[in-house]
Amino acid sequence: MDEVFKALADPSRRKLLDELFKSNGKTLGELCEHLDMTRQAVTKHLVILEAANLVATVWRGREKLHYLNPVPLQEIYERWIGKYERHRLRALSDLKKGLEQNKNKKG
Amino acid sequence: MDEVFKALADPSRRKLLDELFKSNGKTLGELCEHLDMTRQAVTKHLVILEAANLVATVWRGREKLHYLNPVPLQEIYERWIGKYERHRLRALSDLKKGLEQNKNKKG
DNA sequence: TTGACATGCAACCTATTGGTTGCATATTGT
DNA sequence: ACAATATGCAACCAATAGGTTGCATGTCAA
Repeated sequence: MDEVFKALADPSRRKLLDELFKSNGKTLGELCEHLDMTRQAVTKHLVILEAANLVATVWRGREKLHYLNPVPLQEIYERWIGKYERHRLRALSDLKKGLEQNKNKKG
Repeated sequence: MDEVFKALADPSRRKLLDELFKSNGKTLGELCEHLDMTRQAVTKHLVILEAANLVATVWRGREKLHYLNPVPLQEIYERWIGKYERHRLRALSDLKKGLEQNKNKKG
């Protein structure tokens, strides 16, 4: 869970996921083409994405193919984002109430 | 968008959001009670959450009340997580296909 | 077999992050 | 008015993150 959030925090890593979304099963070399950094830097990002289980890899000869795994994103939504969303309207009404309460205390 | 992801990357900040989820409108002092760090550290986290628009604040006298704003989380889901989720099954089937393809190439 | 290709591993550097301490400011209650 | 309370601001510090360069390893193709 923690690793997934951390993996998503970096824009380059999100871009990598976007690349894989566009065309799954890319090699490291192919993924490098779209990022303005060295191959080694991209490798590091991919390692983090793998650790978060957001990317699965398969060796084919000397090439490493990268596949997007959206399951952890689903879990983030269900366990975390959904939790707040469900009460979105209530939270906003609380905020409004708080603002009015403040107004009253002041005035 | 970027700021939201960054804000969510830290476990202490997620814990703060959890606190506000449990009971909205807490003061800084109240939020500090549950975190094992100095008040100033908590303030820094809250500043980041505010910058990401995940927390809205209201002054009531000398107290600062903090309110959870789940809207950016909704946006993350819609613009980003949902994008992958929608094609979750397809992506998994691609992964499977990739594995089989590899198996064939090897054998 | 051998050279080119695709990737891995490790040391290193700099910027950022998460935390601290110390002091300043503003509000409250007596 | 004044002491206590609630918070802000800034300097500082250690750990981590994101990037680099250099070299090693393993696979393909002629």
